[in-house]
Amino acid sequence: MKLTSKGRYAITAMLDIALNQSKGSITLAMISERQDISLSYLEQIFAKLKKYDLVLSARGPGGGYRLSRDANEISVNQIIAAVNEDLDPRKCRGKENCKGGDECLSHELWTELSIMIEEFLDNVTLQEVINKREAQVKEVAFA
Amino acid sequence: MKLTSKGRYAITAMLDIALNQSKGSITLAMISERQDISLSYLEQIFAKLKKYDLVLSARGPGGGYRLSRDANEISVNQIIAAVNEDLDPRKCRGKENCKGGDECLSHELWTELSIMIEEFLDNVTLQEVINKREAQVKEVAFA
DNA sequence: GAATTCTTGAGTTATTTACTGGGTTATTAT
DNA sequence: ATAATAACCCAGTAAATAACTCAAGAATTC
Repeated sequence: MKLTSKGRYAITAMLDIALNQSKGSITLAMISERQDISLSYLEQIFAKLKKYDLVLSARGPGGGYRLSRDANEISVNQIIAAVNEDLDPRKCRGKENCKGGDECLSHELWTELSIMIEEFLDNVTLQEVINKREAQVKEVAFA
Repeated sequence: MKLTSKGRYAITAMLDIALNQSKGSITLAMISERQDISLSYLEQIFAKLKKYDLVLSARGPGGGYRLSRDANEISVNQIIAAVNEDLDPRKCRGKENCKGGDECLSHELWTELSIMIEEFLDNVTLQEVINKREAQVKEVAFA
């Protein structure tokens, strides 16, 4: 489990599409300008998002990206997992001091925590993030 | 919100202390050996953990570190916040394209998600991580 | 066939991570 | 006192990664 600004960019970009795709396909150029993320970096990120079937792409004029499914069917964890994609789960990567005994215990515990976080983020969809914010805006409006 | 291997090291080290402090103070040398983290890096990390009152220290022979309070009073989020400590919450850092309109919306949404994650991690204590793993071991034993 | 847009990949820079090694100060035990 | 232990401190550096740049190509639309 890892959460860096790369993941933040990916989620921000996906939220941007979710909010704007009623107008049609969203180009990376649009996202780049709206979210102030370099176009080439977005290209790298979207290569992975596509690989993991989180977005659909169309080339040419009128083309761009769309969410592959509804915003409440895409979890935050899926996005993070896609852009990280480093298959680091070498829990105890053969270090000599990691022979399954007490020394290894905290490694296991980290894995435990990592799973807890992933489970949590698996249950947070793009739509929920959007809804939560709308709810707050209403609260303020009626306060 | 950020979650990198630095935070993982910090949490692993804190879990190591939680599991072993019944035997007395834990030296960084012990943690370094058990968890395979360089001593000097641990020093940097523990300087911050101490600054945020998550650990107590004692010098000299028999000295070392202890948790400043019970393991169920220390949340994972507190540890991560301590070692990151970069006060990055400049939500919309004066970029010209971020003037509170639609362009800024996804930034706000990211902040929303960030808060959700932090709330979650604030409710996960070291003790809970330890307990969860013990519960699993029992499950396997009785299966 | 010209413009648009994704796609691909190699290469560069900046930042952060993680470590190394030098020391000092406080504490304990002999 | 002296020596050993361990936290503390700090400057530097190597390695990794993040973030970006540049450049060319391939699919699509008009």
